[in-house]
Parts: sequence; C-alpha cells; structure tokens
Amino acid sequence: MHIPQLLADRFAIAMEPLTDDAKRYAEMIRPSSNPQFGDYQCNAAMSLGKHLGQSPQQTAATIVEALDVTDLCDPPTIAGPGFINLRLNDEFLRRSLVQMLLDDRVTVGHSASTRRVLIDFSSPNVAKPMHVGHIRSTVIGDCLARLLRFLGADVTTDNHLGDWGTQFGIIIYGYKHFGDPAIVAADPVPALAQLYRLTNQLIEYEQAKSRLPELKAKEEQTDALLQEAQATADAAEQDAERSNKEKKKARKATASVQSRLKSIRSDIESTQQKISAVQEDDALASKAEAHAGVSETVLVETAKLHAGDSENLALWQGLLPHCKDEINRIYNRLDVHFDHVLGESFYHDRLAGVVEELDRRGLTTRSDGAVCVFVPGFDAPMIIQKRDGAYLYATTDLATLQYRQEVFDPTEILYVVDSRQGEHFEKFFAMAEPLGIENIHLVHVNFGTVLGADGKPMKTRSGTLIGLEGLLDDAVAKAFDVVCDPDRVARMDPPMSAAEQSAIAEVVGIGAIKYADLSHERTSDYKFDVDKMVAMEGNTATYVQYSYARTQSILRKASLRMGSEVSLDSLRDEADASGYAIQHVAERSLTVMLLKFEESLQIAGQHYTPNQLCDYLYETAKAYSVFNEQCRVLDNDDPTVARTRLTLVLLTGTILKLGLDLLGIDVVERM
RNA sequence: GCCUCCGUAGCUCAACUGGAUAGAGCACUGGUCUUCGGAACCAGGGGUUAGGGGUUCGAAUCCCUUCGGGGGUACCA
Repeated sequence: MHIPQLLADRFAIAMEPLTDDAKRYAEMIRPSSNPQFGDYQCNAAMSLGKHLGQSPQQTAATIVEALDVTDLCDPPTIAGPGFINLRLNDEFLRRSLVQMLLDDRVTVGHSASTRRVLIDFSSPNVAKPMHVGHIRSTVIGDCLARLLRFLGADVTTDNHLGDWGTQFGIIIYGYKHFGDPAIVAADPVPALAQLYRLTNQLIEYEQAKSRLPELKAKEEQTDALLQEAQATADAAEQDAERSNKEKKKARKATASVQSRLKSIRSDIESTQQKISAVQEDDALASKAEAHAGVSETVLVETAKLHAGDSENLALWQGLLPHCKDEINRIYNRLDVHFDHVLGESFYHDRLAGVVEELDRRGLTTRSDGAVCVFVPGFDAPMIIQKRDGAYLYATTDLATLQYRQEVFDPTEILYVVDSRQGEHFEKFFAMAEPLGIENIHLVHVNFGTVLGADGKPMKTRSGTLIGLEGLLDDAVAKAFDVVCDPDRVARMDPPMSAAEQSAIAEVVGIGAIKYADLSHERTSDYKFDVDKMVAMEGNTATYVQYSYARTQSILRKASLRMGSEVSLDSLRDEADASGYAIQHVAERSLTVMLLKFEESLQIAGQHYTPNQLCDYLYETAKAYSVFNEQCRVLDNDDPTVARTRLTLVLLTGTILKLGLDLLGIDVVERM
C-alpha cells in the first residue's frame, strides 16, 4: 500500500490533457505539512500553472475537476497558492485495514525487480580490536541489506575485510618477539589484541620520537611567520593609505597562520603523550630500546608476507582464524551476517594484473617512481603501485570491482564507507569506465563520524579509541538498570526471572546502540550518549520496543478473555470492511500511520536513509501511545469497536516488529 | 593554498531532497488519570535556521559573499 503512488496515478490521468509531463508532475504528492489540511497534498499546480502561463489556482481547479479519487478521498480542496489537499475517506481506511490484516506483508509491495545490489560494508581491519568507528558502516550496511531485500532487490552482502595490510605485519612482529605460543594457543583473541597493542605502541613511540624535532622546528618557524603576519596586519591597520580590503586580507592571513600554529601544537602534544606513555613505564622503555627500528621491521615483515615468505605465511594462516573469531563474536552479538567475506588477501594475486591492464589501456603515468593514474579534475593522482612496488588500497578496490562484475554481475554496488573517503571514491568511480566497467551504478553511501560527549572523536583518556565490545557491554548494563529497575520488575505479572531480565537487557542494550546510529541523518556526525540511547522516552529503540511490548500485553489479555489465541487468523475469519468502524480521532491517526508503512520503507530505501524509517516507527509508536491512552481495547460491548481496536493493536505490533527487524533490531514480548 | 562538508530552540537532533505557521525529545512550567503495563498522556514558554545579498509564486534547503567549525589534499586504509 503506497498511497502517494495510488494518488499519483490518478493525478497523472487528470493532468494528461494539460502536459506531456503529467507523470513527473504527479509525483509531487507529499504528506500534508499540517494535519488540518488533510493527509496528503499535491504540489504540482504551482509549477505546472507557471509552465502553462496561467494562475496556479486556476490550474489546481482544472486538475481537481478532472480528478477521480472518490474511492480514496473526500472531495479535494484547493488552498493557498494552489495546494490540492486530500483527506482519505473512512471507507478507504476501513478497506485498507482489512487488506493489511489479510496480507503477510501488511500490503508492502514486493517488486520483482531486476535490481541486483551488492553491498560492501563493515570491512574492519581484523588484527586490530574493533572500535566505535566500525559501528556505523556495520549497522547501516546491514540495515540497507535487510531493507532492500525486503523491497524485492536481489541483495548480496560482502565484508571486504582488511586482512592483508600492515596490521598483520604488526601482529607477526609482535608474535615473533613477544608472543608466548602457549598463551596464544590457550586464549588467542585477547593475546593477539595485546600483542598488537604492544607492538603498535612501540611503533608509535619510535615515530613520535623521530617526528618531534621536526614538529618543534615547524612550530618555531610558524611562530615566526605569525609574528611577521601580525606585524604586517598591524602596519596595514595603521596605514591610512591601505584599503579595507587589504587590511582584511592581512587579518585573514594572520588568522590562518594562527590556526596552523594551533594544529601544530596539538600535534606536538599528542606526540609527546605517546613518548611519555612509553618512557614513564620502565618495562616498556626497555622494550622500546631493545626493539629500535621496529617501524621499519614491521614493514619488512609485511612485505615478506606479501612475497610469500613461508614462515610469515604460515603465521598469517595460523593467526587469521583467531582474528576472525574475534570479529565474528561481535557480529553474532549484533546479529549481522554476510553472504561473502572476501578480504583484501583474496585479491592479492590479481593486483599485478590490474596495474598491467591499466598500463595496457594507456591510463598510467610514472611519477616519482610510483605508478599513478591521473583522474581528470583532481590534482593528486590515484597511486596504484608504490615506488617500492607495493600495491595500495586503490589497487585492491579496482581488482575487487572487476571480480565482483565477473562473479556477481550486480546492477549497483553500495560502498558503505566514511565520508572522509569521498575523494577516493570519486576517483575510483571515475576509473571504472575507462577500465571497461560500465552499467554498474556505483554509490558511495557515506556517513559522518561518531563523536564523544565533548564533540570530538571518541577516545579514552590514554588516547586510544574505545573498544566496541566494551561499549556494547556498557549499553547492556545501562539497559538493565533502566528496564529491570526493581520497582518496575516488582509489578510484573507473571514475575520476571533473572534469565528473562538479562535477556531483555541484551536486546534493549544492543538495540539502543544500533537505533541511535540509524536514527541520525546518515551524513552528519552524531554524539554518542549511552544514557540517552537506552532511555524509554524520545526517539529511541527502547521506546519503540516498549510500545511493541505493550501491544503484546493487550493481545495476551485479549486471548485469555476470549479463550482463544488472538492471532491474525482469528481476526481474519471475520475480516470484512463492513465490520469495522474508525470513529475516534486517535483510531484514525493510528490507522493513517499504519498505512504509511510502505511509503517510509520506499523513501528509506531510495535515499539509503534508515533514519527515515526510524522516524516512521517513532511516530507510529507515539500514535499508538495516544490511541492506547484514549481508546480502551478490551471490554467493549460493541463488537465493531472491539474488532477495529484489536486489529489496530495487532497491526501496530506487527509493523513495529517488522520495522525494527528491518533495522536489524530485536524485540521482546514483554519488558 | 586548493577541494569538500557543516552551522537550525538552553542541550541532542528532524525537516520525505524547493512547499503552507521550521518540528521532535531532553530540560523547564502547569495539568490529567482509583494504570487494558505510569518510566504514560495533554498543554505551555522557548527560533532573524550564523550574518548579508540574490534566484522565484515560495528558500533551513539552490547561487554569491562574510564569519565560525570539521574533514580531505602523492605512495595509510
């Protein structure tokens, strides 16, 4: 049931005599901006009238004259500059309610489309512990997969794991020098994470030490520049000869140097932190001394792995499964699964071929010893092979694209990746066609950064990123406090076992984190606030889950009284529009919300915007709350009222559950 | 320097991609009800959509400009 589409079809017919573009104009149907105007509005008359050279009101009148929507709406009205307002009629609402009741998909269409969508998402580096930054790609990608699949697309998901890069050189180095095979064998995952952290800290220490003098010199230099700029600006300010424009320019130059100095200083600070973190710890300091040159050696270990060195390859093969176990544990907890997990290593032996092919097509340029592709419109080239012969991210991406075309033959590929890689994708997409890859719609589904409460990227005090697993545990613990509050639990009938409580906390905690991510506009940054996420009020998963639980509670009671299971089936038996009546305003609002389900799915699917689905579910839950407050469901003498209200409860429950499921969020029957 | 994104209520965020009087949630003030699950529901105050100019029937949204902030920018991914 896609009401704007139903209406658009009618409008297209009505506008046919006026324009060749009737179909396009007919798409201009939107939900009403204000309930007082009705349920939907058509905005076509304004621009069409303009195009026809007549007044929009007159055009609107002509359209309404020719429009046949008697089976859907009350007679349309014209308002303001030419809005056509539409209000769904009772008969239509009743009929639609019954239709939803009788349909497994609550009347959401399933287009037998030829869309074959490949979604590339999550893609963490396996050797490093996962952190907050990985949430967005994972959760958004998973949601899009569920959503597009439900709408009828043939979806393939692929986790392009970072399993072949420098991080593995780090792990190998760590294992060779600090690893205790017995400890690693006994409990590999934390042991490897520990080895990674230790080795990485030594590398950062070494790099920080070598960078510090350079930075300090730069600071001095910039400071001198600042004095100079300041003097110039002051002089300009005093000089009556100078124009305002010149003065402004001088001021601006000063400000620019100032901000540069500021960023150099913060760089110095974080560099010094890395140094002192090692120097203040005797054990670490002595390790750092013993392992001088670790940064270089790690690259050598990585290069050896890539060259097929038997020792490193064996280590890689032995350690990789443990790294995968680690991330799989988190994926299981998040209920995120992939059709394919083809990591970077999978494409390793194809990279040389990519460079050769680009060479053959005459697209490459050698610059400073590196193999580059200069993409029109960009200053910096796409480097596909380093001076030392190593391949890069871009090379792997191209090889992956070729492979995907051969094997999956998708009509579109979605890359669910951080906005900061926007430029990379622009270049990468621009190279597809010269490489002979056409007819695949390539989309960078970009997203913003997750920030801490201070508005900066989330870090712990020591400067490392916060681990994802700890975050999940934290959310679950907070969810437990909120949902399993002793006073609350005491009212439960039947009582809630400890096991049930912790199961609820897990569902609510995980749901809260996912929903917080999905409910924010995708491309903007958002602040991470666990307390707000698990709150039972506001636009949160908890509120929606709670609303669902309330529907189930009423249905349980209803089935007890009726002595039979209240299900779609029992209501279906007597489903007939004449047995329904939508009288109360709260019943009507809820019904209209339920009918908008498909609309919200289509919008979210079309723009890859899960937040629009979240908004819908929240609005629906709110409409249900009002209904629940004002309309008694049980103990109605009038069978028509009873049937209508029970159906509304049932459908609300179905839609909230289904909607959350498409977001990848679970529900519980009571909470 | 160049490119790019952003600036909306005290705070956190929306605004269906140009539509009517810019909406929610926190917080604040007041109210409802002997709870079909009260951590509920209702009402109220709070806005020059950073500033200025332009485009048009109509702008938070598009263009120009000023101010402020983030990100990217040749061998990391």
